[in-house]
Amino acid sequence: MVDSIKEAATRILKEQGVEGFNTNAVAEKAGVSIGSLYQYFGSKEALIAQIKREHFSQLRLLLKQAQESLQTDMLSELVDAFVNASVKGHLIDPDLHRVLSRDLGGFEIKEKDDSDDSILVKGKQALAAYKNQLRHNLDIDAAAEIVYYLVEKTVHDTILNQRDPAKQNEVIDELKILVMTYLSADMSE
Amino acid sequence: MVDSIKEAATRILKEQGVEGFNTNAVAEKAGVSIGSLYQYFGSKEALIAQIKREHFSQLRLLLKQAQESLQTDMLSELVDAFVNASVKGHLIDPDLHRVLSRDLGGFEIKEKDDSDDSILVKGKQALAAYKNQLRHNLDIDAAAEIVYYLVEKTVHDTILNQRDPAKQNEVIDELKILVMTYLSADMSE
Amino acid sequence: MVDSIKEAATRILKEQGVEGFNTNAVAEKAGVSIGSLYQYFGSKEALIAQIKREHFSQLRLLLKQAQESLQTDMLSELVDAFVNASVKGHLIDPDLHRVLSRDLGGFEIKEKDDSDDSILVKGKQALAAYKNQLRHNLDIDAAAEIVYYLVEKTVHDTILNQRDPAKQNEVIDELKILVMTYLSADMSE
Amino acid sequence: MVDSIKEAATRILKEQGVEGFNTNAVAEKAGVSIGSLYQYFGSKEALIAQIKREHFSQLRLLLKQAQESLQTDMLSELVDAFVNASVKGHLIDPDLHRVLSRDLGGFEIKEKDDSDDSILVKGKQALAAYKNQLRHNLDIDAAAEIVYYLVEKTVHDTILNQRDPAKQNEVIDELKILVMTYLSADMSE
DNA sequence: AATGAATGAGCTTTCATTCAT
DNA sequence: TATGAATGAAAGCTCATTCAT
Repeated sequence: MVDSIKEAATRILKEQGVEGFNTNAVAEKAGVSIGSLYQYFGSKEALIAQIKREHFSQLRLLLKQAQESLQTDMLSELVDAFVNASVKGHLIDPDLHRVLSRDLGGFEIKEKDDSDDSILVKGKQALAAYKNQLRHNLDIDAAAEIVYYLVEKTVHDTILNQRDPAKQNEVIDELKILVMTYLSADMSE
Repeated sequence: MVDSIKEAATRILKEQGVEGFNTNAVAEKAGVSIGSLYQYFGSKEALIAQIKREHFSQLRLLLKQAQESLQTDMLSELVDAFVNASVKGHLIDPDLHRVLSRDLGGFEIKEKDDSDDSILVKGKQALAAYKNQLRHNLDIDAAAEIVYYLVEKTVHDTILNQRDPAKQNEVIDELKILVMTYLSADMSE
Repeated sequence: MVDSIKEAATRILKEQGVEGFNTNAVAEKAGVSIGSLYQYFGSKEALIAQIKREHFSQLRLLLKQAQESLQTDMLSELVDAFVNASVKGHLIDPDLHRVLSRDLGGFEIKEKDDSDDSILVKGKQALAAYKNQLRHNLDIDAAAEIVYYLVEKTVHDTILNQRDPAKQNEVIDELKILVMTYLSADMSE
Repeated sequence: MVDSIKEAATRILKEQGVEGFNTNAVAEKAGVSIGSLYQYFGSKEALIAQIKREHFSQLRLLLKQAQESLQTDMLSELVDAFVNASVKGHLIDPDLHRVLSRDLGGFEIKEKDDSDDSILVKGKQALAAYKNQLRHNLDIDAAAEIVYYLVEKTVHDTILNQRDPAKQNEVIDELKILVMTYLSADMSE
């Protein structure tokens, strides 16, 4: 029952956006009474927040796995793995991702930041391990941060707005180059 | 009258977000009857779209002016001018910008893409003019595109979410380096 | 329109009590849209409070008029006038009075107390004017207060619960005697 | 089980009033399933009525006991005992009493009147036994009735609304005098 | 007997939009 | 043109009650 509600809610979210999302419609589509919906999700907001939470959990899990499973001493492979994981994450459910990222000022979930942070912390550690391949005057913490958001934003835009898969790959490849260039190029020479 | 409506709508949008935005409130704040509002703006959506259109027009104008007024043959100055123009654009009205960028799935405006494109086209031309300073294996069109979104996203996030001005400048400076590195560094060596 | 809403609300209140009272029913009975009801009365509570306020205003007006129009130096006539005014007040609309007095813990109206007080203050002054006919050891302020509530409660119960008019008059007459006895009898002898 | 339901219902009634009273909350607070609640109490109304019935039973029991245990030929002691019993009754559970007396138009209990009557009948008999101490022109039946309601209302108001115990006693004492004056004073002289 | 998940009628309130003046 | 009273669809949520287990 909880699952059928979340499924229906997800579909409506994808098809109608937050504007078209209402608890009565969700209950009906789930074949469940409105009362049951409120038994499991205390409010409309709670339902959306739950879906958002779970979606972003999956996304973060991919990033974490990519970092953890990496056995290499090549910086370029770290960058590759990270970008690929981000792409994979945005392909889980692009339509849902679009809605959840776009319209939801009011449905913030607290855990997100924490997990973002934990991802970032691990990212900084990972990056530090490749210190000798990094541009020597690079501020590793700042760089990790800027790369994190840069990859997220670019992948997001590309996957969600660029329909042509060939062009998608092109941008993704260019993005990897950009990140590598930024991290490793030595501008002091 | 049209102006007072737009002014009131803008203020409510900034203060209450789209959730708190309703035509009756706008009309009242504008000191205008609700009937008159509907005489000039056929629907709630039309009113928001108009405000969105005008705001982004200003932003694009700044980018265009930056490009046109530039009299230099240094790539770094082009990058500087472009990033600075973007920052300036996000500072026109950050609160409004936040709302207009975030919550408005339902209020898409068609012209935006066109104008984005025209900016992009001009950007590609501008970039091409500095060909000799660019990385020789650079795909200029793809690069222009990636830089355009990269700058937009990074500036957006920094201006709207980073309250500390010192940190803002830091990120903006790092961004310029990143872009320059990407466009000009020669990785073949 | 405001009047038709109040009228419908009053009828429903009398016929169904607060339990059966709902804004949709009121709007329908008034032949008015639910939106209009909320234009004039910000909430269900506000509507009930307004009806309560007006009803008790009438009641208090009767008491005030009885006091003011009295031209006599007989204590018994003061008592008579006061009790009669209270009876008259409870006969304005007994069914409405029953509902408004009974179920409305949540719909308190602030003015009521003030006016109750002003009635009491005038009552104390009025009583003081008959000092020579009062029991000499009587605490006039306390007596006014106790008589005020005593009359109110007894009249209330009698008018609302005693269907037989003959018995009603009997109790009312007995009440006047009781009050007179209390105010004037000299127990020191 | 029945007891734990009634206990929980009583607490909720006192703490939240009838507005906050709902069967699900009662069942949960009682640590009992909602189904069981409906096994023992056919409806929400039945549950409240039962609580009301039992509370007023206790109150009436006190009055009855006061009458029955009285061994005196002094009218003033009868009055004393009756008023004291009423006060005691209102002190059983003032908060519950307030709610049960105030908001419950829809939850009338038929037995109440009967028992009220039986109290009244006994009261009239008791009063008749003191005939020689009563005002000679007193209509005993009417007097018993008026005194019964008068005491009930005054005690009720005093106990529930007057927080200052000293003032409470003052009013209670004044009430006894009032009743005695009314019953015994001879106005024909 | 006891459970409690499930139901759904029903209630309050909002707000985009219309239209007679 | 301008007004704003009036509309009513639509949405969020509650809670008394049922019934399969």
